[in-house]
Amino acid sequence: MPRPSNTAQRKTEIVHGLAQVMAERGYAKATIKEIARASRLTPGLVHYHFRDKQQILLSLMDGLAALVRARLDSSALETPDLFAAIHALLGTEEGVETAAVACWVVIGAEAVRQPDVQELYEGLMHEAIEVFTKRFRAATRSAKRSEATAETAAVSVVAAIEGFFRLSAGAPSCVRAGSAAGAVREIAKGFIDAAEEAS
Amino acid sequence: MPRPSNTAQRKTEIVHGLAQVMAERGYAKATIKEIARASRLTPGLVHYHFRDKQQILLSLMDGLAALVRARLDSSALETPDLFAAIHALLGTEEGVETAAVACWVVIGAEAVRQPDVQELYEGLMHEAIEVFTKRFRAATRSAKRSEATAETAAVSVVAAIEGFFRLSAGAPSCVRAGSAAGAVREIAKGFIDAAEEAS
Amino acid sequence: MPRPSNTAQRKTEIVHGLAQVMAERGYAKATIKEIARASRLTPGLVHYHFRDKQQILLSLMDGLAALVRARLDSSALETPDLFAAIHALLGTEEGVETAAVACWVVIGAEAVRQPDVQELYEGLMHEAIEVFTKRFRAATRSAKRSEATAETAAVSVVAAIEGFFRLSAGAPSCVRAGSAAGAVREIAKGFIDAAEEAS
Amino acid sequence: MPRPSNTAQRKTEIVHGLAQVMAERGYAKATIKEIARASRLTPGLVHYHFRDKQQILLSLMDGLAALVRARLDSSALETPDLFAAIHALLGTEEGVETAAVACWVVIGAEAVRQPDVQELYEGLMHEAIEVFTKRFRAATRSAKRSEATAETAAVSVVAAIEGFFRLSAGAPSCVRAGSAAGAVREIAKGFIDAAEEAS
DNA sequence: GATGAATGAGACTTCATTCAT
DNA sequence: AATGAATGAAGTCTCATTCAT
Repeated sequence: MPRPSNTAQRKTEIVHGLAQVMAERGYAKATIKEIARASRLTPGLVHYHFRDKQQILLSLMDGLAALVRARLDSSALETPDLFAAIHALLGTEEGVETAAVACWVVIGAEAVRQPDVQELYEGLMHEAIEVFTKRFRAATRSAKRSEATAETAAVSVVAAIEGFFRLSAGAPSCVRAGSAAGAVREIAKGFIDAAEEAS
Repeated sequence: MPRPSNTAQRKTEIVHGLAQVMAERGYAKATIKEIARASRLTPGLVHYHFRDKQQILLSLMDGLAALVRARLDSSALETPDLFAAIHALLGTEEGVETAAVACWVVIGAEAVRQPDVQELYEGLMHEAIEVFTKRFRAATRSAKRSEATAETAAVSVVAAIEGFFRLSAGAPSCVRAGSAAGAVREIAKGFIDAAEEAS
Repeated sequence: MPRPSNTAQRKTEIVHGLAQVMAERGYAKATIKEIARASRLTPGLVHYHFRDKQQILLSLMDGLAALVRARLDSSALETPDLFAAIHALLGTEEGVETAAVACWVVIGAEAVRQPDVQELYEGLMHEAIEVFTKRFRAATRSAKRSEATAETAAVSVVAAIEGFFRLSAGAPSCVRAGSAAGAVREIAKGFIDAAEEAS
Repeated sequence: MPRPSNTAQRKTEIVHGLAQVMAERGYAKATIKEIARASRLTPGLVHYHFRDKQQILLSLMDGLAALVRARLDSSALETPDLFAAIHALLGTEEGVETAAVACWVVIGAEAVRQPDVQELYEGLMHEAIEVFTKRFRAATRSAKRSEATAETAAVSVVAAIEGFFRLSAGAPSCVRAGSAAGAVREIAKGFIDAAEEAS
């Protein structure tokens, strides 16, 4: 009688471990040994469950994407939810937000050089832009104003969110805690108001 | 009679080489050998001029900071200049913008884990925010409107710029070439208009 | 009431699996996992039936030796039967000959470094030589010619057969398909004719 | 002033080291560490001079091929020279022949699974066959006999040589030292005599 | 008998850094 | 200043073997 498979559980633990380590050391320095330590497993087991290191990263991105999608689906223009989605990754202990954001920033840099990562990153950004575009369209349409700038507005909002992630992770003293959500909302409002005038 | 020192020239070449390689391989994969090849020098010479690899990165950031500062000083609210500053680094060949932006995105990820890099990154962001804050103050004051949101606006604009860099580098298909500058300007306008109403 | 043991069957399957994998990957790269996959079993079960990997190889050689012996016993000077014996191992599908020969060539290389393998290899070669020596003796004696060169002839024939295996596996374009048997027969004839003159 | 390059020397040493180790452990067990020890270098240096382990093997084969070619060029039908060529690899100490032959047998097994190795192996065999074919043609023509079987004879001789290598390495007790050359010569003679009758 | 997760040793390879020249 | 060989630590990955179920 075989032992019941715990592969799914193990994979989750490993992915979780990568996220943790990557947040403070970057991808290159997130060694298999460290990932194993963080997930309380052995290096050999990490490779038993994942062909190579990149597969762990891609799996991590899959998980993040799923979370983000879930948030985007249920949210309206409430942009902070996008933050929340990313933040939700590693649980709810203290300091988790910081870690998740750092992790995401590192992923963004990996997208620059790993085609597979770029593909996932790009896909997720497209989804986000699409959702926001619809929101902007709805908002302006219901006010009988031009929908022409909806996509620009959406891209801008997504860019601003990404930018706040970067600042939070790399220049934390530049962003007062909790101020980012409000700022992004201001930006969104600005686009709607501008459309109003353009009608 | 000793030959005239060419240290300054060599350092520039090496820094340039790092930027080039880093743009397509990331920092960890930018090996000394590759940097040497890119700068048409030899590995030994790289370490003759720089104690270690991190010093090259810090030197690169110094150079970038100087360029950005020069642009910020001479620019008004014309946000695209910030782009230009970054882009100016590696020369003027075709495709340089892409490389410079990728390089900067990678640096942002290094800031997450290298305190020295973070310090420089943070300092530069602070400077940028300060300059933009002054611009916003001037703009709203001259229109006799509230200056209260100037800093939020400045941070938001900087975040948006950083975000567009990220998207350009990691999800290029999300940003139409040349559209970022206009979008950031829209955001800036939105903040000024909002302040107007708040006066 | 215990289920009937299927150990013998399983062992055969595993040995068969090793032969298959070894033919295309060599012994070192024939991992337990691959052997298990090839024999449609699981890695754990492989070690249940065999103490370690080498035991599978030795078992494979035992099987080959038995087959070769069977052929040698029933054959006269018809040298191609030696081929047939080796080839018979893995069944009769298309391409099997190639696989069996490759497998045998790989075993020959293992004999270089594994004393146990060498012992079996050597024993089998001795048997073959002995059989051929008897055949040569019989052939020359019945023609009232010198039997002095019988052993040299036997060794030569065995060497030629082994050599054709090597060429078939490592330089297939050097040997027209099916031509080896005839060539070896020529060699055998040559020795008998030479003995004739020496009588 | 750079130190004078000793790359060629080092490469030779490393190749030599591989041959030595491979002769007694096989290719898979010829670890970089062992190769380094055998060539009195460090593992790092081995990879400084060769991209990977396979390159060392290919380089070894190049060297062997060159030696074999040199012998073939200067030899007539005197087949023992082919032996000599292979044997010449590692110098002239006691026991060298055994090592060189073992090394060659191992290479033959690698040819089964490494396409690059197979290509070189096959090429060398073709060359040898071609040379022997010419020799057989010359021998039969000068005796006004049929040249029709020249290629078959050549392939047979090459196969026999390869086979004797295999036996020497894997079943040494089957071949009296020094007897192989004479046996191969007998085989060659047999083909010439057979051609005679066929004229 | 059977499963497949788990381990740990060890392989190949990379690379910053040093150093003789 | 300059070269490129050399080192050694460290990283990724493989795999025979063990073991709980």
